[in-house]
Amino acid sequence: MVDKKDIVALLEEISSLLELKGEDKFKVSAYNRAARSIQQSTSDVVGLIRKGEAKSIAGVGDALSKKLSEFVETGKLTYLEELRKTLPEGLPDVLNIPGLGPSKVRTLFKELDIKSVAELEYACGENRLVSLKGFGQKTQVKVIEAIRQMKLNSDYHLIDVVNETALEISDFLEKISGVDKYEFTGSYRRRREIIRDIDCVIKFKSGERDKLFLSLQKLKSVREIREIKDDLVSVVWHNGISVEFIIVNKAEYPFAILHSIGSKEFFQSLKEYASSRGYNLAMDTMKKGRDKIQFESEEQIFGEIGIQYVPPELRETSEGVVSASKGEIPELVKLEDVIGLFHVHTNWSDGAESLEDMAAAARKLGLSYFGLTDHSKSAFYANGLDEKRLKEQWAEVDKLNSGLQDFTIFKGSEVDILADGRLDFSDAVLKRLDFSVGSVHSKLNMKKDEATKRLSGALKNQYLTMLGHMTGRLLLGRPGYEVDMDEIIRIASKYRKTIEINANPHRLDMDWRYIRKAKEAGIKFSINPDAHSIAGLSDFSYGVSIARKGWLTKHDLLNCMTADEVKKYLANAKG
DNA sequence: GCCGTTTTCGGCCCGACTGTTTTCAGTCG
Repeated sequence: MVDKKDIVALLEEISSLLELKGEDKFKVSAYNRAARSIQQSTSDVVGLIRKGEAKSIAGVGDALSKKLSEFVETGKLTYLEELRKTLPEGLPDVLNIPGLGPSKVRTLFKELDIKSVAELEYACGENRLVSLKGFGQKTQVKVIEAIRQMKLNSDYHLIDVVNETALEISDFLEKISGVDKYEFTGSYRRRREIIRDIDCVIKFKSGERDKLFLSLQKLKSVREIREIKDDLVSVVWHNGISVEFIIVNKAEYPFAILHSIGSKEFFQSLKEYASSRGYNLAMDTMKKGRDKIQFESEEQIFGEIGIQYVPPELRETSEGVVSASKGEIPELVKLEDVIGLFHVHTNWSDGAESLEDMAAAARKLGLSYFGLTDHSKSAFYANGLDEKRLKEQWAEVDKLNSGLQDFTIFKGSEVDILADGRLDFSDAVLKRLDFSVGSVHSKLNMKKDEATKRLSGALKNQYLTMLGHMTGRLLLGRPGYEVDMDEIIRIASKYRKTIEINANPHRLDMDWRYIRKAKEAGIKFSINPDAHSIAGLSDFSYGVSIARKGWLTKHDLLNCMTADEVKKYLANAKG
């Protein structure tokens, strides 16, 4: 049975194959556009295709409509199968290497007969790339490094993919016999952004241990069984993610969870603390003197040794133990504390849905308000709003707000921070907005002090509310994106600015050290999924994880204020 | 291959950057 994801993958594959063949680039992007449009669509795409109404989907015309209906009916597409035959199987993978686009990959294939990443690596080893026209020493070095990185990361998965897999695993565990209780642990439980494998501790039903082992090995979604030991079934899930089931009895259960949630460093540190209080903590038991102590839950273990409970997100290092021993861990923000968002795009700029639909969807999610932040005019590629359209949008906001009983839309803008630190809208316009999120869209590819000047310039504008996109890109200090975060935090604090934590699961390399620094400087935050579609709205859960890692409480977040409190806060921030 | 208040053909985002060249092609966002 074909689903939406299969359709998106199908279109993406066709697009990259056509690109490799050197087809018309507009044809290539037509496939890509259709893929994006289907991915973002909230309607029943498969149903529409079945009913012959595929053309109602933006970006789908006569040709694609026919192809999609063949795919949905038969599960395959002759056109794609023919297309695949015209190119070597491994060639599209080569396209994933940064710096190698369709043209270079074609040259590699034609001149050096390179048909896969492995062959490319071999050719680099023989120094053969440098002789090609358009290639040189630097290109070859970059390719070698990219392949090295690729190999390194191939075992890691983004948290949103892992989330889906964990849901699938839960489905199975609910059904198979022998499972009494289970919990996910490891880096997934700690909410890391990238995860190597999923750990799951299962407590077996008394007398059904062997049955459980057998059931786990027979799961349909298991691609490969890696290892079976006394207390472990290690498998590879159908999508390539490694899953370790740790199988324990009632007495071991709380210890197995405690042991496998935290990093090694964390557990070691906790063990030492327990020892200082006269306990001997091991991975499956705890003793005081000669007596084993029994627990129902891992929380009770923290209680017994007299230390504050450490939330999983803070179990990366020994710091969690040090702070807990002093009782210094605050009540971290929870998902249900978030009642509003401040970064929402609609089809006024580059979002997929109308303002009305986004508001309705947010309301359905239980939110009380959101801040509307379509792009400003400089973001021409994203259909950014100029002053005239912005004012037209306000009329729509006013109309919707007066019709909505329990939901508020705040007028805002994702306003571009220009190269010299000025903002894309004049003060007179910004003043009339409820709030604004300042963002850098062109590459921040300037010297560190220039980039810092650019951002701090924007922060000094009294009508700017929030510094946007402050994870993944700017907090990171990646080459080309370096800023002096200490200086930014100083200025932001002085001018009472809010910092946005951009909560998209595909934005990697979040750095929560600076979040803590900024918190200590008294800065308020907002966690926002930068939603361009209804589906994107619910991604704020990732922001909650990052906020928790940064030790934020609901008092640090604008998103936890009521709409009335937000109104007051924003009015004050401007003055 | 899609699309249309520039409408059935001729556009479709384009500027910055990089590494290669020796004035520019290819890639990226």
